[in-house]
Amino acid sequence: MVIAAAHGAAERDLPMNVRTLCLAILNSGESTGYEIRKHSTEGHFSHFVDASYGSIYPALTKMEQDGLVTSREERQAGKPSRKVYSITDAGRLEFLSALSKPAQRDVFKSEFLLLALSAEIMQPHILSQAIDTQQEWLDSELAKINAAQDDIDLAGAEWVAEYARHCVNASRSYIKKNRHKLETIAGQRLPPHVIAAE
Amino acid sequence: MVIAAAHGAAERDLPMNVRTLCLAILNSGESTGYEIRKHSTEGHFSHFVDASYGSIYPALTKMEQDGLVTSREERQAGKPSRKVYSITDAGRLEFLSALSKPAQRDVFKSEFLLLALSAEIMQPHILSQAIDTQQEWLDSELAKINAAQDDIDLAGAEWVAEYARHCVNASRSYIKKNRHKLETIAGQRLPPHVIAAE
DNA sequence: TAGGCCATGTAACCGGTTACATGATTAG
DNA sequence: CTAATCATGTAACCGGTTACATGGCCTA
Repeated sequence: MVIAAAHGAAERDLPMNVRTLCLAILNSGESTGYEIRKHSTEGHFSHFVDASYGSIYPALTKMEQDGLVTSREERQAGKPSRKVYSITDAGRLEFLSALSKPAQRDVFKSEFLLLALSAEIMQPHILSQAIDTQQEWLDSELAKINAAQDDIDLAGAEWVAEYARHCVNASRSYIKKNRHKLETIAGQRLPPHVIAAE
Repeated sequence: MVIAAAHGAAERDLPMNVRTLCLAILNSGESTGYEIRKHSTEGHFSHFVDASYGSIYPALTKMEQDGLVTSREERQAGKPSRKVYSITDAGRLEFLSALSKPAQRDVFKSEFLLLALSAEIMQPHILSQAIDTQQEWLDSELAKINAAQDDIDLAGAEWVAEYARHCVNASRSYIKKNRHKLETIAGQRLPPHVIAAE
């Protein structure tokens, strides 16, 4: 027995998918598919879901049919025309309802931590290199956060940026202070073939 | 023109997939499919890739064919038999090679941050509730990290646990100290329909 | 003149998940 | 008596990605 499937489609959807991401971005201002993808891989919206052209463009088309967004074509001299999308009241409401249902837990995935966990079978120089790379990457993230400030029209942006800064810094300082402990562990239990090859 | 596809399958695979996850877990000791899934959703290996039965069991079967793992059946009184997998030298080597190639960047996805970013359109009580939930969840994560200590036979485990503790604490303390700023923002720009409904 | 950026869009693919089948034992 | 836990495994599905098609402009 079906209980509730009254208002159109997209009712059983998980809160966070490409649709919601698009709504979130459009809620902060007009945008094109191209720009949405940029926002979602770099910048302020890169910590919500991954999205590539192959998912964004179809999602926008679908949402326009559903009345959640509208679009207008903008011709540009010398560049391809852009299709600028805006969120509608219905879209804003849908977005709000997605935000209001119980959120999924944060996801944190790190290959670097797997490396660290398995340090004992790693060759020391490879581990050290990986730590260097991780450090550099964290530095660049920090730079990105600082740079991206103020270019978005949402009151929560500053709070989020500060949060990100805090977390990245914590990670950074821990690695800096404790990398030597990890490096001590490296190579203590190399697999036989690797030893033979050295 | 195909350049390099010489040595069997699984050559173009991304470093982190279910296969590598299984190898990582088996590298720290024998295990069954059932246990691998537990490790990968809770405990020490929950920050690398997601994996469910539907991906783990086929992966193990395939890896046994490829000689990366071996299995032995263990009958138990009163419980279903378990198929205990062990990693082989070939498996250890494959794992090491996966670890040695350039790692993918860490992934951090947070619905909570999207909420925070969009605080201005949220009803204050819903936002506050979401913050409470997030706090509770972080507390439980911390408890989990502290509890799970010492039950894994890898030298890197302690380092990783301490790292996790650091990061979660940073996140926790920031939210605690600054939640009131977010809560001030909430509701400043409610969508029209929501206002009408109140 | 090669490569990168702008810009939209589609089709094939794929690595996973969900849901199911099966069944005994133990804890509430 | 019910629900959870142990334990293995399969098939259908799906939300995304990758790669491609297209093409003009700008920079090194």
